[in-house]
Amino acid sequence: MHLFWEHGYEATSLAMLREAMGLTPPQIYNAFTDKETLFRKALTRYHETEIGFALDALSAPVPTREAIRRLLLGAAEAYSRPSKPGGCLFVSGALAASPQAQAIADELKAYRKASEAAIAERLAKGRAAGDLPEGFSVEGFAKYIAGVMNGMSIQARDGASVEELRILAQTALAALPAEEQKREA
Amino acid sequence: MHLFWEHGYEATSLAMLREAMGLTPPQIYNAFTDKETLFRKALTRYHETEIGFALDALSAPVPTREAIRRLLLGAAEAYSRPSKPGGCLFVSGALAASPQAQAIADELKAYRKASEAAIAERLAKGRAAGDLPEGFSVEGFAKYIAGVMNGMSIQARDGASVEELRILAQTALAALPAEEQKREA
DNA sequence: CAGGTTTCGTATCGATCAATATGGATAATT
DNA sequence: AATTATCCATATTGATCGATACGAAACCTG
Repeated sequence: MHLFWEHGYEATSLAMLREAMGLTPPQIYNAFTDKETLFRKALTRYHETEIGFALDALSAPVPTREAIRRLLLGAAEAYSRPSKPGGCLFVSGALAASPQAQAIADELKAYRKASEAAIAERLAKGRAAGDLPEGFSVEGFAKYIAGVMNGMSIQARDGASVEELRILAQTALAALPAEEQKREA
Repeated sequence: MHLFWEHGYEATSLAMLREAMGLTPPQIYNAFTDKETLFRKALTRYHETEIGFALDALSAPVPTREAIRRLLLGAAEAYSRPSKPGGCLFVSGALAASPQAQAIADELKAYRKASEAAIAERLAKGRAAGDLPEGFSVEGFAKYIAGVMNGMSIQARDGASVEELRILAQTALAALPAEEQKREA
């Protein structure tokens, strides 16, 4: 998973995986069928072990703005762990791919779209609860938040520290309408 | 250039380039030395022909907030031209690379860093001119703006339309301190 | 303890990569 | 017009890709 995370799907060779796992080629193919299946296994593992902060943030019983704040700050921390490759596997895994790997690129795109949809769902819940003003565009802000997270992933890959990403996250938060909207009315 | 933009450095094979340019292998090597040199030529060409909006926005004699607004809206348009690959070549070219292509990945990272530095320079000029409040962090906001643009590049690659990117850009703009700061004082 | 079977590592497969050598066609010169 | 020189497309090179076939070693059974 770390190799795919660091180098992406296509640039990670079986020789690298073999050495990292200490396995012989037949052992790999017995265990994972082929490279594509192995990558998909790495994707689900990544989703289960590294992305918990997002589900936690979006499902926590807190006001909408606080949920988004936790989401962005969680990403700042998750994308810059010193012991892990920088950024997000869903972004780094196959942003650009050869025609043969289009299926992999599409799958990663689906993961990213699902993340955006989850954000939109949380924002919609917030609007229903009155956390957000009238003219608030759920889809527009979801695309903004997802975009900021993708951008943080690239900044992390370029060496941004957790403090720098936290500042970025808090700056991005300023674009959200103020929390007091409900009380002001 | 379009092939590298679409598929990235490593996933673009010489066979694809050969067919696209209608050249035979020796013609390519006579003209461009090798694949890496060809890619670097594509990078400079991209910089000269596709990224003008950024230099224009940052050098225009307008208030700081307007300059950033032009930068983000220019990116929204440049990243989603229907006749071009989505996003920015500096992001898609080699976000994740094999160890052999590390030099290429580093060069693209340098381009991204240079973009961020150009934004920081413009913000510093704005602070000197009084466009921005006292506690304003030039580096922090530059990293935010650069991150948002990188995120827009990924959203564009995932199919976002120019309208959606424009909304994202305007949302991102809301995080900037208000322009009236100077007059209020 | 011997025979048969299963398992597992090495060596290799065809395909494709980036890059180049070679042979034929064209053009220039005598 | 004959010959030489130049150029250029095809065919090929070594290396590496993902994936697999073969041979040896270990283990269980009789």
